[in-house]
Amino acid sequence: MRIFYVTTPIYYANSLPHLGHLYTTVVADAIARHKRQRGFDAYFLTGTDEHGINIQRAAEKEGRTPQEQVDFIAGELKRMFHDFRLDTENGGYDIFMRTTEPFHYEGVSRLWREIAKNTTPKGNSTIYKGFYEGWFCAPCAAFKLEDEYYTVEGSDIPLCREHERPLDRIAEESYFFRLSDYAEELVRVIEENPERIRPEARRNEVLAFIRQGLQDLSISREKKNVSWGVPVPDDDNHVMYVWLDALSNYITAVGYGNTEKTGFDKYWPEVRHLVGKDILRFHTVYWWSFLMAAGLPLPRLVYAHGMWLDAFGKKMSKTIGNAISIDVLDRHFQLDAVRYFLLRDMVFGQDGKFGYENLIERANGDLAKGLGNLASRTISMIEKYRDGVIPSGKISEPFYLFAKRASLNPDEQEIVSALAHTRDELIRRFDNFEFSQALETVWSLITRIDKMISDSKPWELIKDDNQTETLNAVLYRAVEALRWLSVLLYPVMPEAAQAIYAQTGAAGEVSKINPETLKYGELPAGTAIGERRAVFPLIDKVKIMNEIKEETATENKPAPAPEPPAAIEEPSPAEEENFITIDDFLKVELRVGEIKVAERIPKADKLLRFEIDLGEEKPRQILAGLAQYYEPENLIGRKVVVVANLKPRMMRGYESQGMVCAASLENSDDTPALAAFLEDVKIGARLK
RNA sequence: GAAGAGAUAGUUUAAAGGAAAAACAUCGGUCUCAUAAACCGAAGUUAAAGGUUCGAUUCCUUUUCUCUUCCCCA
Repeated sequence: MRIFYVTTPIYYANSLPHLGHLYTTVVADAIARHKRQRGFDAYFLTGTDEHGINIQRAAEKEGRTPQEQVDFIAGELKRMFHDFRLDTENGGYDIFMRTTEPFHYEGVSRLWREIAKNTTPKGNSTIYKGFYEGWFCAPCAAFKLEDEYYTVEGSDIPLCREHERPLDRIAEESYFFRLSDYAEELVRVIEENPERIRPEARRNEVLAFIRQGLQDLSISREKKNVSWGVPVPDDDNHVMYVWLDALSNYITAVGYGNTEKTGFDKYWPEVRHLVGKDILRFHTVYWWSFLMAAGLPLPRLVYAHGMWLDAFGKKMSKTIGNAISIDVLDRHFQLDAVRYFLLRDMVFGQDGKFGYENLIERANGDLAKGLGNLASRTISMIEKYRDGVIPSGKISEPFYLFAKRASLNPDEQEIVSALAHTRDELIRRFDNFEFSQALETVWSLITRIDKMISDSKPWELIKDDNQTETLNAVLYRAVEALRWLSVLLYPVMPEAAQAIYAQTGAAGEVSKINPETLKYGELPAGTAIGERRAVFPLIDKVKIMNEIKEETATENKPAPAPEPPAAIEEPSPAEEENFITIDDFLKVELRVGEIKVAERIPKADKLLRFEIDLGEEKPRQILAGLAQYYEPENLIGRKVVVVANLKPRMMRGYESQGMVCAASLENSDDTPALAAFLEDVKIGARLK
């Protein structure tokens, strides 16, 4: 039996369901349904990632325990998935994975032990205990290198570039994963299996990132600081880094390292991870290294999809209020229309634009006026012209000429191969994750059938006894095409497909019909068609848009500030502590230096390059953003205050080995002034 | 400022060293089985400039613009 395993990311249990969750899950759902329809033993995983400092904080803020917090979010997601018929009950996911479940603890502990037991490709220990000192971004759940944060003037606490939120200073014992030993191996594996990371542009980004060199990864936190996590095996003082914990869900869910679940050997080698482009790095660099370290097979595919932007191509955000609301989608639109839009309008792998208007236009243009109307006119004609019974599609030779006269090809081979071609294309595109193109192909078939009807004009054929067989053939071909269409489209629009399938009079469930084995003519003549009803009612765009506007207006106005239980807000860093101790101050080594060399840096309008004598062996090179305020020549010989123990940093290709102190106001328009002394001071003197 | 990606019709997308395509939108027409549907027809596109070539929209160079990442008081 053919095996297939598809995963969405497990969603972090600190925010309420949003379009991103819905999107990835719908895609995975469509893939899973398609594979199952084709007889694959397909396993579909989604769920929640429930550990880490963020959960702890979110829980505290809401006055809940962490467990209550994750139960709440997992419950909300499940409810949303149920509303959108993505849950097990409705033929969707097979498991809603939760990382707080005991079997996951078992599995991930086993993974840790397996990794620890092995050595890296370079023969070193994979995991070692060290001391971590650095900045950690809780929302990212990631340690930040110095190029990943910045500091605003007047503050010591750097902000995460991504979240623009204060980072946490972490200084504690930590276990490290020797990621640095895996860079060459990763590059080799990716180059040998380029098809395993898609799309190509994203794969190149990953390769570039690896080639920059990898740093060892801290994979634990001290329990006294972060308690909400999986304990590190044999060390009760530590819990695992949330990404190690989270990523491993994909294997523990199918029974790795535990006996509660099963299927690891069967499913794991066939896994395809769908991820947002923002977390591709974790799912390739980190995850693959962990897997290699544990001696496990790598995923068959990690596919990074794009993000939904608003109708104007801007990022959606709650604060701007341009986010698409799941509730609005649920209340105002057919689920199948939403699914169709999500799969049709975003080219998988690129960013897409989502506006309610776009959705309505798609639903009306493609679904109501396209597929829906074709179904309606076909069924209606069979009712009217043939008393609701499907006629034979065969034209006997004496009537060939009449068929031709009615612009209908008497030979049905043409339509048979059109159907087969559409089916083959759909399968090929689906297997290749090209949903948008898959649907385009199907719609060109719809157009073709519509045209066949318009060209042969059944309403005229009915008036001519010599055209009985021609009319029969038109009706048969149309209804048979409809049956095929419903089978092909089932994964994208399960309910509508079943409805159309039933209207053609075909027996059974469309979900069980394998498109690969569809045969033209399987719908027997003499079958009574089902009851006709509109599958995709036309949407009154103006009316719906007005309703949506009114609702969102009333929703936003009276209760503007807090969205009830959601959203983590950071405690404002300012009010926490305004004082530092003398020890804190003495960490900063301020020294007097004399400027020996001062010059501009070509093509940098703000930067000056200094060489400053601090009484050390040789002068230091220090860069400062003073070019707009000082002429370099005037500065030579001046004594300045230098932060001497600042970590060196590259700027514009030069290393800056310290910082020159200058007075400046918050507003950077004001001219800064270099700190100086009235008395004579010795070079190298420390300020304290 | 650096690196990478990109720029195709009003819009969203496709294809390609040898006549650039589809859908939606627009305009004109036909028709009535159907959800004021459908069908036919029209108009409209390779960002700009150079170069290689028999031929370039495709390859190369430059420019402009967009996006991403990084960066200019450490």
